[in-house]
Amino acid sequence: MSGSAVERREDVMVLQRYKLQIASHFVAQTGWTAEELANLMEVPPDRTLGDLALPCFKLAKTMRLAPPVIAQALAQDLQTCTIVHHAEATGGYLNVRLTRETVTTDTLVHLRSNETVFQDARGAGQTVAIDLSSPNIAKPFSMGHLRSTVIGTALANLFETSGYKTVRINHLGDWGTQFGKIIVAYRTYGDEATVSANPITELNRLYVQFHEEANERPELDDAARAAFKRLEDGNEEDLTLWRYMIDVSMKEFEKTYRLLGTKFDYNLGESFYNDKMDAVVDELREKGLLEESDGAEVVQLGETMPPCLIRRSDGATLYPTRDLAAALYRARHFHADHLLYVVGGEQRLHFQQVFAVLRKMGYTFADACEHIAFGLMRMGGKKMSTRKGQIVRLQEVLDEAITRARAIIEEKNPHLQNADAVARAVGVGAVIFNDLKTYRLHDIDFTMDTALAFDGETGPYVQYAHARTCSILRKAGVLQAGPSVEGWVTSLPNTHAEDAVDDATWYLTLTLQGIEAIRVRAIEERDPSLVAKHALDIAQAFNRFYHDCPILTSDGELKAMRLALTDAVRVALLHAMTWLGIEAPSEI
RNA sequence: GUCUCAGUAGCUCAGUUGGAUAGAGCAACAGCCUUCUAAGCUGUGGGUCGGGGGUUCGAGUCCCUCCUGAGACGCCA
Repeated sequence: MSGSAVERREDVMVLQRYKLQIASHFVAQTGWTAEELANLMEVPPDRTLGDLALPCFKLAKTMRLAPPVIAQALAQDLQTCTIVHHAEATGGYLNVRLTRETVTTDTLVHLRSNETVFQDARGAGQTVAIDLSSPNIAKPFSMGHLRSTVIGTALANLFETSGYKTVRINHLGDWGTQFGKIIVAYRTYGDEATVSANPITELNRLYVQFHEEANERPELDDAARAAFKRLEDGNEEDLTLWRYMIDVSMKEFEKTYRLLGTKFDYNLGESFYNDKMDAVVDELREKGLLEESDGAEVVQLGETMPPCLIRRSDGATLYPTRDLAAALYRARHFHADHLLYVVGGEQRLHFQQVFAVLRKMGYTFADACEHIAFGLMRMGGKKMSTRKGQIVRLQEVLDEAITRARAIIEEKNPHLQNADAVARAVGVGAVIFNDLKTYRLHDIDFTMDTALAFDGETGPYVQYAHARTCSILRKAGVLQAGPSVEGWVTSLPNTHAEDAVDDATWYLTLTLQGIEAIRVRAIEERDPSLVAKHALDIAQAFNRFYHDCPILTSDGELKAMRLALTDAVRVALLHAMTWLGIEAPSEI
């Protein structure tokens, strides 16, 4: 497949072994170490050139020979290498074709061993606290919050594959001046009956209306600030209204989370830190970091950053104050070694300031804090804004996705068992995958038809490929449930029959074994989109293999090899989808 | 204005430490279901990698500069 990981030249772990093995033949002649040579090696842009290549330009400098001459000479060194089928010089490149049968068998055995492919122990003993989702109380759960939810969940899942303990924290927006605004709006033009009939919609409408009116009457903003101050001071009447808002919001959020399959270890809203902020302010003062400025209290951060506001001139706390308290709590209470904040990129400066303040306070864990930023979800090129009422509700999108998936099942697979459950898995999977496949930092311009596409590079495409593997294995009588080692087809071919490994089989094998490196890289770069893209590559390579190579009607060792490969695909896709938080039905 | 991020096919996007002729998907068009699920496969067309300099054997990738877009920039979160 031309878009496969093979052509993307991923540095894959099984291939790394082969690189080293090949490179070891060149050490004597070049004077370079095998590691240095292996690092130079790459996958040729055009697969017809070979499976691996060594560009000889850098060698030319130390060997003082022309690159084509070096390539020619090195080709001779590979005559005795068992994993090399053919080697030839093309210009300054040495192109190597691997022995397909040997490598395919090796790869299947390696994947089946499952020692490091789908899990490892790099993070054993370490805890990573992840701040994710964090929707705002009294506002609809929008497509914008989906990003934080699915990226955070995927990262948590991936970290766990490396043995990290994760703490998933939903940092709910349940505190702040916005509640002053809603309280003022509710008291001014709200109506209890209307609100209780449709709480979030109505509360959000009040919020939008407040902003419209505050443009004309700025004194409303003062009233809102005063209302929030009353809340902070413990006014029981306002607190009752506030608790009501949390209650109705959480009920609606939980419905969405159930659909998405999102789980948290803790729902800790910003208000949770109310009684922990005085200590932070005191500590800042004791450490001599707090300064008065225009009636407010701030921490100066030098030339490169604006000061961080700690307390408003009326004494009320601010967002940074709560995040400081939260960070200290996470470091102390959860013993977090890494603190990840999956929050939109527009808050970059805010987190830089909070981390800088922690550093000035002398906390070394400040260096373990990371803002995992992501791009905006836009609509029609414009930023979604709750205040302007310009948002897409996630629930609407999910409902539409499920409806469309159900219609397609009705059309293509009318006798499917559990059709409703599968429609949910596919519809929701499409929405989640669409979000995760895009590079984190890129903005997404939301359109319903793109988010709900079921063809091409989509979640359903991957789910479909997975269901196909299950279907074949089921018919062969070897399908096992789950991603366990026991699930693997046990009989691997042990002969190296010529032409057993055709192009489709070979490219599938190469793509498949890349999943190990992708998983590790996705964790290192905190980028789930790598996994999503690689799942597409595997699915694509498998679909080609499926088309070109009959499996059930083949015989003997060829059939065994194809079944083993099919099962390896099944397990790899199942893992990848599980990491991404997407269901993998065995039949769709 | 300052800072940050981005600019690759009509649209949405891939392109690891600089490597060979820049790739997918969607949309369009043309093929493939008596054969393991056609949510699939194959093929065709489609490009000054925003512009211009520079670094070097080699730049979509690194540096500088300009243009464009988005975001942030003290009492919202």
